[in-house]
Amino acid sequence: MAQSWQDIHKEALRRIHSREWAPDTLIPNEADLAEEFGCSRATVNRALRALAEAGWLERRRKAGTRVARAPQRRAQLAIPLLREEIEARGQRFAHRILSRSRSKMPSPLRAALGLSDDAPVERVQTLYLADGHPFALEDRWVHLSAAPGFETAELEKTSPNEWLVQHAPFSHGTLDYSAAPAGDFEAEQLGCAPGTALLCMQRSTFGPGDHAATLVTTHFAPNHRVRLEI
Amino acid sequence: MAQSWQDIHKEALRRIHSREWAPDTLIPNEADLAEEFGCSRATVNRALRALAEAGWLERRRKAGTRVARAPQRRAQLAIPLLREEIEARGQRFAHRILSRSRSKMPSPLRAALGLSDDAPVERVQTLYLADGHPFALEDRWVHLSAAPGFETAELEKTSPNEWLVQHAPFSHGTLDYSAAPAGDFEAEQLGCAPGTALLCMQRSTFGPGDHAATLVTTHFAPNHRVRLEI
DNA sequence: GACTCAATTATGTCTATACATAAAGTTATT
DNA sequence: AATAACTTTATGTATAGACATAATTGAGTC
Repeated sequence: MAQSWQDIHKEALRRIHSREWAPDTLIPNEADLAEEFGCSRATVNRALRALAEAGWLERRRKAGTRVARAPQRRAQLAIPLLREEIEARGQRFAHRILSRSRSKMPSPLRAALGLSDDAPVERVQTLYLADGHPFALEDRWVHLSAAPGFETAELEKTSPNEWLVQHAPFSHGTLDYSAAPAGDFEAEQLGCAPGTALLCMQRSTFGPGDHAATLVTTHFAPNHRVRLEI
Repeated sequence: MAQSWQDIHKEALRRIHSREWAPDTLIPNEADLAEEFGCSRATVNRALRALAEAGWLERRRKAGTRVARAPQRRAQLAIPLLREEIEARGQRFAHRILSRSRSKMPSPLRAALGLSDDAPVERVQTLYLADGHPFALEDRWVHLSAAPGFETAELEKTSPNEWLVQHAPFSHGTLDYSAAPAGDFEAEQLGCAPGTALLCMQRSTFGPGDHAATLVTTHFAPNHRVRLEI
């Protein structure tokens, strides 16, 4: 026999695609499959677990394993580090700090992050350039107690985007994409007409202890696309 | 002792967050960690493998395991089934077929999917409604040999979106998001002014054998957002 | 029928052991 | 020096066996 878990993974996926194992029906249990494939139960387990993580199967103790009704495929997006995104296109990366201040955060934003009134917050606006052309405009609020050292960081050398990834790894957060018309400021900085449809990304990240780290709004230059792999 | 792989997973993540294990440095090997935690190497392996899959660690045979320099966090998007997205908001789902024809596919699109000239293709335009209000406008091209039975499917009952998920599960594809101004047709159907910034999703899916299944362009009503979890 | 409690069962996980494999390091050969 | 061949090493994977755990099933009771 000599089966590897990847062989079993492949064969199981084939049966799902060919509807030999139909959606919403139970498949044989691990012990039976192990016997059929001539391998140990652990090997079958490894293969089926991978399929469950990918959304093809649903598994529950005692209840058994069934093919997902509508396979909840998950698209994956590698979180964009702007420098890498630009350099991957073979373009030259650069950034320009437009403003940096310890200003007061508007209440609605503060509430969204669950920050108290007196939480020390710094705001940084940055323009990112690809081959000298505007690529994205970033408006970032950083909660200073979650990112010690940020206040004195030399952001002209290391962009805020990179500084934070390297110094304040976060554990979870959300990413929202929407479309928005360019305001006067965005139009001026990105070099487009006011009202142009721009892809807008809003991202909030939290550190280990559920305390907010940053809130970022990024407007991309016109015609930008985000690609997710399925 | 009595460690489970989840305990080790948690402890390793703590060391990464606390920089006890610094970015871009090697961590002890599995055998040593197994001894430290008082468990078997397989258990350590399970924990470290999970961390590697999540992007925190990079592992290579013989070279060992190192903490990722810039943890490539991956955001996950549960692929949107429009009905579920609308009903999850507590709104009533409905759809209206606007047009359906076996028209010829423009060459640029056909080339993008790698389809031959005479490949049988059907085009369906659908408007999706939430509580009677326009929610999204879908323009879909379906490669008929990849979706047998689609031609005769009663799309008034089951929306194209759902029909295809249930009858032609795909194995991989891409998802592109961008911002686009509403054209006259989109404006009319979605009930907004021409030129309004709309979030636009373009999705191509492929079946098991690399042959294209569908190409979908969806314009969402104004102010729509897509949320990804990190 | 409605409820409680125990028996059953499929998945989840841990262990010890073994061998496979990739890649780095070392030595021998040209 | 460059190259080839061997050794070493850390991860990758397979196995049999055991026990843990969640959830269904069914028996017994009210």
